[in-house]
Amino acid sequence: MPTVKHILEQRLSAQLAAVTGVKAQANVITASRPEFGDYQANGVMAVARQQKTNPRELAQKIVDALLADGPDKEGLVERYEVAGPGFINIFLADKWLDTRLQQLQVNTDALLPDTDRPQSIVVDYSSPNLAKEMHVGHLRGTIIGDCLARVQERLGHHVIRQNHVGDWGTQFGMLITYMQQIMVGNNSLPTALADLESFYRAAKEQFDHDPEFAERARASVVKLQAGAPEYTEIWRRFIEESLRHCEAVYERLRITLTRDDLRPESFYNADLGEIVQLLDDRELLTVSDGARCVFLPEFTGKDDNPLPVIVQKSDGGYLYSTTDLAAIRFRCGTLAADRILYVVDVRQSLHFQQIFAVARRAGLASEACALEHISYGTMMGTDGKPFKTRSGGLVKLIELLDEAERRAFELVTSKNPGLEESRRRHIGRTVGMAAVKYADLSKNRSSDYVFDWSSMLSFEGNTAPYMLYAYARIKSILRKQDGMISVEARLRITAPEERELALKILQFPETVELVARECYPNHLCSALYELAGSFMRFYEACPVLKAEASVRDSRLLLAGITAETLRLGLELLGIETLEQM
RNA sequence: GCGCCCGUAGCUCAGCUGGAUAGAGUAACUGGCUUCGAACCAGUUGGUCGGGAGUUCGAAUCUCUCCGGGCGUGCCA
Repeated sequence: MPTVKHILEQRLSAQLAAVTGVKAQANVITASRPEFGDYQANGVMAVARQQKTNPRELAQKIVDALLADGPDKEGLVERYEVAGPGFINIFLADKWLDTRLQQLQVNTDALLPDTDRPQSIVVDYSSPNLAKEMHVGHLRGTIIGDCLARVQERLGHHVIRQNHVGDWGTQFGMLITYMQQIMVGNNSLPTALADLESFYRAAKEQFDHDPEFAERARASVVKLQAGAPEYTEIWRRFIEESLRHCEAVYERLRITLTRDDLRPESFYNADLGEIVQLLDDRELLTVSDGARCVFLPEFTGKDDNPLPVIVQKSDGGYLYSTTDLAAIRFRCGTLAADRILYVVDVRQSLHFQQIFAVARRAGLASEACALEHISYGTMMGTDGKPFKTRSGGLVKLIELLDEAERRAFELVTSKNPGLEESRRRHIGRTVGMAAVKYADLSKNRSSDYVFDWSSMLSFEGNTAPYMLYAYARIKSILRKQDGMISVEARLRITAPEERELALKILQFPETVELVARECYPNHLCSALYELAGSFMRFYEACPVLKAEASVRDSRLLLAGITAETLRLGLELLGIETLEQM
């Protein structure tokens, strides 16, 4: 089903074109204030200026044309109003809202916008470095990427998740060498790796202070990359242990990544030489200071000097640019992607601009495949500076999750002491994870933000528990109504609070569409927050169970659809709902 | 040096392609639980949208400039 906005945009744009003779957007948006109706068209004024006519008169002509077109067969619009300098304010008919909601009752798929053509969409996200444990800085990419993957998937696209984990960098030589030492000492490997962070630190410590060790470490990298079995075997064990750390985090956060989605850097190892060769064949390669580079005229660095994409170092080693080019080829070719979303920190935007440009130039990515860097801002420490490994200020992700669960459990215990402990544990887990995820998703992804325990672990106001609470309240009502509702229950809006709520539900698909297109999950968060807020006001103002039978039935239906919308929206965010909390 | 991003209420942040009187949360204060769950609702206080100029019917949004901050900028990823 097309969204309300679509219908209106189409209808008004058509009349705008018919009246003025030019093709233009009516530019329909949700009304900025209630007195301006439900939607407003802003596009008339721009056209009027173009045509040097009076915008109000033009707006009136369009309204007249809309009305002259005969009665609104669908009964969607109650009335149009010309206002201000030339706005057209649109008031929807209550009856139409009634029937549309009634349809949603039987077909909740209409809560999602239509998808014209299903695409294959690759979503590259999370991609932690396996040498270290995940810290709070890894939260954003993982959560945002997972949300976007869920959204695209629910819209019917073929989503291919790619977890491009770092398992092939130079530091693995150091880690392998350190592991070999431990195993000679006959120490238990899993114990040593239980805390990856201190394992890494210990290895780094020795690397920095023991030249003989450092020498062996460097030799190990070469052996590993050459495929020496005794090195690849120990490397595999290390990777396996590290993955367990990641998976523990994924499971708790309900991240949908699985082993099948792993496409580590090492996966592309065998392709790297080929990529360089291919660039050479296309005459894109230049040797500069011994390194093999691609220079593109649109990228310049200091003093307007051309800026290279280095694909092979002077010592013969490959770089992440090379790997990324191999990955693009794989995704566009083998995976046949129509669209690739790279959910990666904003600091890599120049890197991706270059990689995308080289990939196009070299024919590794066809023009038909959209390449998008879905960048997100840096998470800062409380000092206002980006987290740095060596600053020591980072919090392990697992510690944040533990703390969130602990606080949520305490809260549910104080609010609802009668519940048995296993229930409270489950609620604590769900609420804790929901709060952490929502705190991140609700912010505009492109802005940097300061990591702060209290906002991350807040359970009041514009937080996930607010939505969960609204949902639980509805479920509580629905449990109590048991058997009251009649089979011929009809939905009918009377109170203003009902209307506001109904409209928010009907606008939900418009938001999902926006999120799928622009990849900003915070829009979904605010839509859900407004929806939950509308429900809370409805709840205060409109008694359900105590209302007269037909009103009660109508309100039960409305509450039920609200719950379905909340559940769907939270699911798209990757947040699990609770019947009780 | 050059490029990109940011500066909005005490604090944390929204503001989708330029739209009408810039919004939430939080903090502070006030009112509301014998009535469907008070993790809630209603209200008050709080703003030269960093400064200035320009574009136009209209600018937090676009352009220029200045101030302040962040990031990036050939062999790490």
